[in-house]
Amino acid sequence: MIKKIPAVSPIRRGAPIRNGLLARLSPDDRRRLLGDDQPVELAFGDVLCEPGKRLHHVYFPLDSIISLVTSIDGHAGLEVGLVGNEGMYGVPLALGVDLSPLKGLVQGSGMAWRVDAWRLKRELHRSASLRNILHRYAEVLMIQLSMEAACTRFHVVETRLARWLLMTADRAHADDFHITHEFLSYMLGVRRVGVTRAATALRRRKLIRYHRGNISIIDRAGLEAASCTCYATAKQEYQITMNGSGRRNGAASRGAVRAQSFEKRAA
Amino acid sequence: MIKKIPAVSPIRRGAPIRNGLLARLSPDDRRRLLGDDQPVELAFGDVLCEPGKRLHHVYFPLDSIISLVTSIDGHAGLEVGLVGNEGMYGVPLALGVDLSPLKGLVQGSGMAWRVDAWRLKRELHRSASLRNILHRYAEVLMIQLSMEAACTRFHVVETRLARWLLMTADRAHADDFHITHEFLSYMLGVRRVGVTRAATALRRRKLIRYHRGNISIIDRAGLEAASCTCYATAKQEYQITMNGSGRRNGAASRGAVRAQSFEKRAA
DNA sequence: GACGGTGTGTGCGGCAGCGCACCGCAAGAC
DNA sequence: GTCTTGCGGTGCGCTGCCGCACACACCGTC
Repeated sequence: MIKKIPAVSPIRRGAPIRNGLLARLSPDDRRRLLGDDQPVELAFGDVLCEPGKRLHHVYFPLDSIISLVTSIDGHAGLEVGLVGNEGMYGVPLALGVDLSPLKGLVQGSGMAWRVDAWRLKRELHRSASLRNILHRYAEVLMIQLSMEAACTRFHVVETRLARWLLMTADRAHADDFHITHEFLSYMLGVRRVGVTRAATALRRRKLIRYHRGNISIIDRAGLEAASCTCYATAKQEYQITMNGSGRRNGAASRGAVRAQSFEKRAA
Repeated sequence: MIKKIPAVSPIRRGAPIRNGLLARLSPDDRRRLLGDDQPVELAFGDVLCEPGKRLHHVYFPLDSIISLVTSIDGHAGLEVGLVGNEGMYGVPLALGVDLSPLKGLVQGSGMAWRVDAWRLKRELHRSASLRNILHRYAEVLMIQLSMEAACTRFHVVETRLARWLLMTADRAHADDFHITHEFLSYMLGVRRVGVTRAATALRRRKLIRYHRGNISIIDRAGLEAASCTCYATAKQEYQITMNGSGRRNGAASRGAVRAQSFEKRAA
């Protein structure tokens, strides 16, 4: 039903991994935005920004993964967004706000392009097409947040876990990665035991395998069937929102063309 | 601990109700955006946009209230955002996307300024200060969405109901309004019986009174104490985000000054 | 090759919310 | 007045997750 998005499909070794937003920019915009910088390395557990603190950079992941985590009262956290090479971290800066309401937690080590806040600001002011791309992504993130609220409310842990694994595999560009039940419980906002229960069920159904933090997806199609519809919905909404409705808006159509060529290159 | 925000405080009869975003605009921006239009009337139950459909207008409520509702699978809906005269409906258009992922449901009858999509687009392109205001509000909404996700996950119905009543009273500019348990259950994403239980508890604590859909807040301070911290947090985040950090950004500081004068006028 | 830390599995009582069902009462329609 | 419809209140058994506690298995280290 939902078309695969090559850009975020698993295991494409050998292919250069590109960032979906940067790839949509014009060469000129991209050059001005990135300058002479090189991608930086992000390590698991790094905190890019604490909630309420000032954002000094935005990040465009390549093979790294960044979780957006909200915290509340004394409760443990809850992941409300996941950013890989399809997006960016630091959306508030793209909206002219330099404080981050969410914790930015590196959940998968890897590389990312990093851009200074002042340079982003300068380029946003200069380029309407840059604004168009980044603001569309802000909308994608809003969709993700509202979906997350409903999913967290209505769906049981097992289906949410399945979705989380799929989303992470997509962004890690691999079907196996390292993550403990403990950490997962933090992301899903449940007890560690709850994760163990759900993971055991998925393992018994021969959809995944794991051993002391090393998780492998062994039946991707089965896992997709076991996950909630939110997985497919999120992918679809990304496509629709980033590519535009295709009518009435020349810039959006051009964006779509660029996006297709990016996805083809990545595949 | 949290300063009161006069603009959204209850019952200010006789004072002209203004929209917080429009009030922050320069007179020139405001004139160009609104043209010669007059506010339109929104009636309870009106659907401004179905999810996935095209947005043709944005709305700046005066005394009307608009709920942002997400739906998922076969489940009933879940309110993920609430818009009164502090904000606007149609944020996607301000981000260059003309499809709405959420249902816009009029939850409180009243007036609102309405602006055509094309006119908004034209003015956004022209005015950086207009962009600044609307994009800051987009960030406010993102904060609200992520908070909503965590609140829905961790807080019990009774405290969520208390928060909902307070937020609605603020936006209705009155301490009593009409809303049935049935409708509330739809907003909170629980059974109607769950609302009845919670409402009964609040009534027994002498915080509210109700009768066949007419709800009155009779002990506002008590209700605030009974609500989750999300109520205070949401107010605070609005202030911080709309007024800017106050440093490093001239436009934001000017915004803050305008905002104060708006709040004083409204009070 | 004993040890300690980390990651995983299980058991138990408790509770919030669910689905279902039924009842009573108020307000408006005729 | 009678009838219908809408709104609110209660009961019951069930489930998914909670907090707490304990057991075990693997792995690197000394």
